Amino acid sequence: MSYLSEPTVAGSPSSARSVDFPPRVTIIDEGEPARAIYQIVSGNVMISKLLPDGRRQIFELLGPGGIFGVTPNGHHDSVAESLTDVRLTAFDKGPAENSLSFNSFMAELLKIQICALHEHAVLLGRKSAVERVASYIMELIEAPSHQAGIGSDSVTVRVLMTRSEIADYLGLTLETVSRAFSQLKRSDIIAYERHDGLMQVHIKRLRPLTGTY
Amino acid sequence: MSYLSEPTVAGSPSSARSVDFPPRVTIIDEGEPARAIYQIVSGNVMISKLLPDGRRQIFELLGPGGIFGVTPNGHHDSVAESLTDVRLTAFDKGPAENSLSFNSFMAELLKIQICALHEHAVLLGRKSAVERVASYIMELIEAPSHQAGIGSDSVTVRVLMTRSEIADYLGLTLETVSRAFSQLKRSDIIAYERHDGLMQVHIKRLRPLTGTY
DNA sequence: CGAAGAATTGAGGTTAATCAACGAGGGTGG
DNA sequence: CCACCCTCGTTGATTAACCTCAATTCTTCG
Repeated sequence: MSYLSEPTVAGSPSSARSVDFPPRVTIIDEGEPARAIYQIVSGNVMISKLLPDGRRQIFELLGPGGIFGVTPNGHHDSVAESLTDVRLTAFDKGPAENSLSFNSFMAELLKIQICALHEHAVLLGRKSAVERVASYIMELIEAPSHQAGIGSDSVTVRVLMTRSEIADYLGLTLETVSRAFSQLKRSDIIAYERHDGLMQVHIKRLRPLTGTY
Repeated sequence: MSYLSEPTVAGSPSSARSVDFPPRVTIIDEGEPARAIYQIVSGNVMISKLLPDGRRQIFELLGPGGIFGVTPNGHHDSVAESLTDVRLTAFDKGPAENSLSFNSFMAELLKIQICALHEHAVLLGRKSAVERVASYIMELIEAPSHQAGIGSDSVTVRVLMTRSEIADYLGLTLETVSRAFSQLKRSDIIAYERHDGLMQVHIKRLRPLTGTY
């Protein structure tokens, strides 16, 4: 869902431009004055926050269509980092937030994000380590960018994040994440060889372990 | 911030009505078809989700101005319960979501909620039990409904939730919450006598314990 | 007064964190 | 080309935090 390609929406803002970033760079830093709102065209972005003592929590993984840089006041409340090569559409803040149609378009996307944040709060507050990792893998599979092989028993996904990043997303330590992966691997629920991120997943066996079903 | 009392917004929907609820009743159940969007006029509402085995996570505490019942698809993804006597403005879904000005108004509120959900994710994923309880108490103090005594060292707040509800909000058990309260009380950071919810808080001593500063 | 719900506190168990060692790539520079 | 280093991942041993189970007290309400 893209604002610019939405033909039914009137009054497209003139101040939209395309921006590219390489993998693993900071796109937005916490505390920065908010100049623009970004929508992802391609690639993946992580949104996180840091505590003063260095603890980090990643709370959103965004793919194509996702928006970030949205803030109620004038300053960004979180960090945005690219995970892959990323292409973004940047909407200048001033024009965008004065456009009723843009705000309306944005409300639609914010609803989806809130829904995901709700689900993630349940994971962080109430799920065990294995349930969290199982939920994470299911999330990768169900991502819109991964339409292949839905319905089949076994699927291949690419894990783009390091153990440490996954840990910061799931509210665990990297060792606990690694142990959960190993445990799922020993149980023949997932399979992988090299550290290239490619992983086979037996969906029907994995889903019951997420705690959600 | 209320939509109806916002004089600059054009085209107010005809289908807004006022609804009242007593304390501790279910306003919206998970899975229900979404018929309306609600904005709180007065009182407090908790938003939560249940896992199939009964685990519960409360992820939002809403006061006057807060909205809920917003969903990207046609069904509610979470439970809304009143904490106090509540007065709501209900906006029928059909007219509301076809109104650009209403959606634009809603985007503003959703931004604020997303910000709160981000903060809560950090709490759930990365904070210790005492830090969570300290953060919870600070949240009560900083709520818009509690403008009294900002700046002074000591403030009185009313804790409306039971230990069990606080636990489900903070991702802990009720015993751990109780122990954290006792610990803060022994350290002369908070003070209370009866179980009526009234509590004195020494803000300057409490704030450093939240982990955020 | 008795009963029911809420809060507190203690003892003991479990999970995940911490501390630590090691191995497997990948890149850099000699 | 190979040696080295650095990051990442895995695994083991131990510790600490929080959960579970249980008993007791406090509070409210019929």
